[in-house]
Formats: sequence, C-alpha cells, structure tokens
Amino acid sequence: MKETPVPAPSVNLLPSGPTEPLDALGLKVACSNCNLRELCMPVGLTAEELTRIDEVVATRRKIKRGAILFRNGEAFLSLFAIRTGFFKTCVTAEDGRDQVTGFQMAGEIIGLDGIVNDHHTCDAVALEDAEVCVMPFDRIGDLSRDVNALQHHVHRIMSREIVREHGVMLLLGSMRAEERLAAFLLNLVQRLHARGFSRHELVLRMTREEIGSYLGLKLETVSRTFSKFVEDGIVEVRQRHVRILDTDTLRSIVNRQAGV
Amino acid sequence: MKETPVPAPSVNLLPSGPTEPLDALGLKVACSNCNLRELCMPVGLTAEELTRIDEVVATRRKIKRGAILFRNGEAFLSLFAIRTGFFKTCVTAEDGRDQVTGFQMAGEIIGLDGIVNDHHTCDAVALEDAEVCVMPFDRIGDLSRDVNALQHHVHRIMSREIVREHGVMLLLGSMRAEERLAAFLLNLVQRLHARGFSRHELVLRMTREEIGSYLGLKLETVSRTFSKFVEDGIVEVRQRHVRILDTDTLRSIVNRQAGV
DNA sequence: CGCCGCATTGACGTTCGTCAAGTCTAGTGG
DNA sequence: CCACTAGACTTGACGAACGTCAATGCGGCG
Repeated sequence: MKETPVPAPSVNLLPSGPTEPLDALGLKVACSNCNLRELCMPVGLTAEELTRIDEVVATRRKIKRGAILFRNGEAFLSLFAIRTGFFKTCVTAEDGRDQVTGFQMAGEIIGLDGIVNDHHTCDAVALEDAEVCVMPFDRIGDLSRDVNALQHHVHRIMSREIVREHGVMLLLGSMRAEERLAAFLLNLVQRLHARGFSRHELVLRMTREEIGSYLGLKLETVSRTFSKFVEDGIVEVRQRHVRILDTDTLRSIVNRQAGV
Repeated sequence: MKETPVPAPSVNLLPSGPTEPLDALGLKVACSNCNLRELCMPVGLTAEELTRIDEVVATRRKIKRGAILFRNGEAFLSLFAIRTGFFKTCVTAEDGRDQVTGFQMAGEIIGLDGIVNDHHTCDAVALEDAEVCVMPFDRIGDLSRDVNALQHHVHRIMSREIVREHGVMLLLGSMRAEERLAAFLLNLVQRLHARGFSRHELVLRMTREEIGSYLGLKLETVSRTFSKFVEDGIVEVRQRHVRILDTDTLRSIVNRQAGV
C-alpha cells in the first residue's frame, strides 16, 4: 500500500474501487456490472444493449504514477475510460512551454483530442497509480451504429468536454488568482463528491506547479493564494490535504465582479 | 497555436459566396453542389452517399449583423454550418462578465456546446450579415448510422473543436499580450487563406473589445499592441483593415519563450 | 452637421511574475 | 534510528506587464 489513503467517502459509493472483488479474482470485469457505469456509459439501456456495451472495452491497462498513458504525436487508436486513479493532460508548444489542459478522475474519458487527426495532440500522465479501460475507437463507431444510446452518449461526452473548456477559457480570460483557485477547488470537490467522497475535504494529486499551469498562474502565486485563503479561514491546508471550511465564501469569491 | 489543416481551395473560391448564382435564382442549394462542402462535409463520399448527405440540411437561415443565432439556455435542436458571414460565440458567467470563446467563419460548424444538455450554453452572434445551414441534430444522428463517413466526420469536428480550445488554453494560460495578438492574427489569416482570401490582408469583423475578450486582454491593451506592431513595421492597421507585412516576425513572436 | 460608437494614447495603480532564501516532508541509506 | 537529500512548498522583496481611468481623435450614419 504505497498510496496515501483517499478521503473517506461520505456515502459508500466506492468503498473498494470499481468492481474490485471480481477483479481480484481475475474475472472479466464488464461495463454491465461496473459501478462506474453511470459515469462513463449511457443510462437507460435495455438488457441486450447492456451486454453489447461490454464489447466496447477491449482490455484494461494499469498505469504507474508518473507514467504516460499516451503522448502527443502517438497514433490514436482508443479512448480511455478511467477506472481508478487520477490523470493530467497537457499540451506543449513548439517553444517548450506547456499547459495543463485538465485533470481527470474515475469515470471520465480521455483521448478525445486524438480523433481529428488520428494522432494524439496532448500527453496524458497518471498522477497516481491508475487503471483505464481501453476502448478501441473503431469498435465504438461500429457499436454506436447499432446502439443508438451509445452514439448519443459519445456526442454528449465530446460536447461536455467542449463546454468544460469554455469554462476554463472564461476562467483564464477573465478571473483573478483568487477567483481561479476558488473555482478550481470547488470544481474538484464537486466532482469528488459526485464519486462518493467528502464535500469538504480533498487530497490534491498534483503539485502547485501543475495547478498553476492549469490556472495560468505561477506556482508561487498558487501558494500565496492558498495561504491567503488559510488566513481568511476559508480553508485548511496541510500539504496536499485541503479542508474547505467555508464553501459559501469560496463560491462568492468565484462570482464576484472584478473590483468588488 | 497550431491550426488543423483545412482542405485548401486552389484559387478564389469565395469571391461571391458559396453557390451564389443558384441561390440567387431561388433554386435549392444542396450540400452535394455547395463549394463549401470540403470544409463542412466529409470527403470521399460515393455518389449515393452524397445525395443522402443533402438531407442533413433542413433549411437555411439568414442572420443580420448583430443578431443572435442561438442564445445560452435555448433548447438545442440543430447544429449550424456557416455558409456566409462571421460569428462570435461567447459564454457569460453568473456575475455578468463574459468571454468570447471563438470566432467562426464560412464552412465552420457551431452549436456543438448544446449537445450535452439539450440546451445551448453560449450565445452565437453574427458579426456581419450571415447565412447558415440548419442541420437538425437528430437527423445527423440517423444519417450517420447509415453513412459511415458522416459519423466519423461528426466526431472529427467535435475533436477539432476540443483541440482548438486546447490551443486557446495554452494562449490564455501562458502567453503575453504580443504573443496572443500575433497568434490571433496568424490564425485568422490562415483560415481566411484556406478560403481563398489573401495571405497577408484581412478585415477584422470584430471590435478591439471582442478581440480582447477572446484573448483575455482589455481593449486598450489590444489597441496598444496593434500600435506596437505598426511601429515595428510588422503590420499596417487602418481601422479594421490589417495588412501583414512580416509574417515571419509575427511567427517568431508567437514562438518566443517568455523573457527572450 | 452633429452625434455615437469605436479606437487611440497617456498617466497611474494593481496584480502577478521573478528571483532568491529558507522550510518542510517523504524517502533513502548508513 | 537518525542523518541526509531532493523535491515540493512557503515567503519576502522587487519589478514588469497589464488593467484602470480619463481625455481625445476619428469615421460612419442618420
């Protein structure tokens, strides 16, 4: 057990990770009985569609902390559904500077950037030991011709990513450091809560520098802003452990007009 | 910022707008004989697929300059392919500040943000008189079950938008004002060139404020940066008319490391 | 002709980046 | 078990880049 324990779920949605018992026995873990299904697969399927959906996942793959799932320039073959663990994706400019474009957790899909030119255009790095479901893209295409709901689901996933990025553009384009960090924390804790974790506590899986890259800030600014939040009694921070003491204030920071 | 290659028309394809002669006669303009087809539809279709593709477009719609094609919160029913004209899309935060998320021109598809929740999440505003092809989304879904290439095409369009937004995030997160504006101008002129316009001249359809919103800058900074480019002999600017005198320098501005 | 929206320019202030020093923690090896 | 180290984090001092506020110019259109 090399991983620091994750915060205890307030609701026991994910007590031992997705379908862990079956997995431990070496049995095939199907989407149809994966408890992350609601996050990555369409809902309201018929029994028959459900079993067909299992075909989407070809294999699973374990990724060590720090290892790369796919890299900019690599041929695109599959999408990946995260079963466990935490990823970042980042793009790199020609001059070397790079930008974290997102942090992804269990139930989320990565690799969508690769579809347009059959090559990935960003790197996906595991920030903790992780496991992903490998979903060959041609298989998704074939299946979504039969299973109507799957087709729509793929569209929705891509659309959701577009909308998410709109939000990031708003953040990067018009928010100040405090607002950015507040929005970031609220977003993270909200997504974790949807996965059964606490509404108020979280463990950051990324460094200050990675947060800064995502938020368009330098690591020192991220650190200072954390310190300010602590001074103001809004959060408690011990290393990467964060406890949110005052969600309302955090929310008001995000929504306040510049200059107010 | 890298731009995904668009099939480049050999010569002046758009001196008078797509299929304008037919249109003027009141004849039905089909995708199959629209000269923007290469931009918004899949290539390499069979003759039969080509005629089926025509079914995607239900109607066309004219939008006056300043008018709104769709608005945040409206029900999502269709995607729109731009036939003529120029649009901006922008998201609005609860506190009222808004962010231009993109500028779109002929051959580009807008409305993808609406898929995920059946409601649009941004506004699309015409920056000049425009015409769009209305493509009901359920019709696209039905058709892409039959026409394989269409299905893949829809995926590619959405993926391209995701990749484009990654580029914007890089720009907003790590570039300085000059770099942002240089990248913006190069991107615009490149896309216009792919549509048969000049490689060196362009007419901005948006205000300095809209440029600023897109680039995460204030309008004064945009104006000042233009002035600096003019001083340096990189561009000529007369109102919204821009002539690029030194593309190479502009490119080097985009790619230079901070501090160099 | 005069108005209005857009654009430019200047003076000044704020925010955040830069540079540097120093602290804390987890991990390693004696 | 403790010392040591490397990486991550914090904090301070300072400066650069950009925002803010305000005055002015310009062009298009009724």
